Amino acid sequence: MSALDGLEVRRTTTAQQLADGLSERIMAGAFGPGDRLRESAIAAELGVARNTIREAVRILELTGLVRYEVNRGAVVIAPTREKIEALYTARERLETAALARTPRPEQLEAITNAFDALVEAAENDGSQIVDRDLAFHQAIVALLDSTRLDEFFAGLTKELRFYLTVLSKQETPDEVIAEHRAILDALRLGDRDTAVAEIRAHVDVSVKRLNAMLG
Amino acid sequence: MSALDGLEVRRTTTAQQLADGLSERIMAGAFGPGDRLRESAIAAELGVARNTIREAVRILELTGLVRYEVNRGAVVIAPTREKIEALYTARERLETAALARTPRPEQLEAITNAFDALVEAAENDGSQIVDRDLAFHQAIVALLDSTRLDEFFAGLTKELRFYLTVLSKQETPDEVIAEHRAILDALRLGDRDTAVAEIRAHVDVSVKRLNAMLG
DNA sequence: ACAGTTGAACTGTACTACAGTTTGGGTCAT
DNA sequence: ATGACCCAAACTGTAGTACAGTTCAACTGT
Repeated sequence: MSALDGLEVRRTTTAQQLADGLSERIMAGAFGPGDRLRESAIAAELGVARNTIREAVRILELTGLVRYEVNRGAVVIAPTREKIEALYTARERLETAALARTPRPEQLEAITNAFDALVEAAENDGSQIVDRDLAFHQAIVALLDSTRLDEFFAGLTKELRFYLTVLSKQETPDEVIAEHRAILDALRLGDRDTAVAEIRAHVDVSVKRLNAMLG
Repeated sequence: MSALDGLEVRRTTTAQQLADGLSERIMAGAFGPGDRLRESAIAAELGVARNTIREAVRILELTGLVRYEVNRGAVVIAPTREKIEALYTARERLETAALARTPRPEQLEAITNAFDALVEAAENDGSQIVDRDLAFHQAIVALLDSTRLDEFFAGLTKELRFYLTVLSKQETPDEVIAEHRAILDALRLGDRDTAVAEIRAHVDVSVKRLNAMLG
């Protein structure tokens, strides 16, 4: 710990700040899926130039929350059955691969902590359940020891987090905890096959629940 | 097959075309790693406005070939030991996971075809070896049946392809073919453990070769 | 009901401008 | 020479204006 820890010059651009801010708003549901981000309106409201907004939105595109359509500008992504299934398939493959590995002690501890945090959220602050849930799975993927895959998974998570918000999916604490405990227990016992089976079941249930919400 | 298959209006923007063009040039080595993409120069040379170039470069950023540094603009990514190792680690995890699955007949055929194409390139057109090599591995990852992972892997491949270019790595046809044949044979025989071991060895050798080139 | 027309709103692109930052020399003292 | 310091040129980040082409929804006539 240096005496200068945390000291950092404000090295960021207006466009980057705008991108961050917009990302937050979109994640919070201020823009619904399929909504267009109208440049002039946003520029005027925030008191910046239109090209700056344009750049901010291009940065946003990096995170996958919006995509560009020619002559229509930036559009907030919308969940479809196919997209959600593709998302969960990727998750399932990664988590399955992760569980095939032998956890190091500190990794097992990280997963355990994530689980405890999830339980705590379920008991006290329901609004945090989804985030804790996703953090638990991120900890599982971390077993792969690959920063690139961690980042990729974080991207999937961000997208999924958004879908869950706009579909206003409410998780029922008891079920969620039971499912995750099963995974953790199997992992602790070194029972890979069971852990993998539990993940598969977990993903399967999730995607079915979401599909049902899409009508 | 509809009667209108392949018919598509030319729906693209100037910025997108510029991004594609720049990507090509960078991949071809016109800009070396660490080089800055100077906006005014490019804009003047191509006869477009600077903000259009800026947008093109932001699009380029999506593919990971360049990254932005504040007040320095877009910089072509440079290979480092850490980056290359992270890249290969991700590859190894994905391909290992893929080989753990049972290939469907058409998947096995696709992999076989990719291998044949690689052999053909090794015998006739050496310049295509790297591309065919990477295509072979892409076919393996396709075993995972996940479009999202396919796309992610394609991104890794693009990045790696660039590193190989700038490091002007030349592959020795015989070794390359032998290594890949070992993987394919194991896969055909349904011998997963051997296939996985071969992939690991293959990746290990590759990353060591590259590390050596980085000094 | 429906095809066609029209106009407002918006995107894609160009051009200009300027403050702040980086950079590659020079200069100067050591 | 070496290093500290300074300066001007080059460049980025951002603002602002302009306009052609596209989209979209409302209006019109049939």
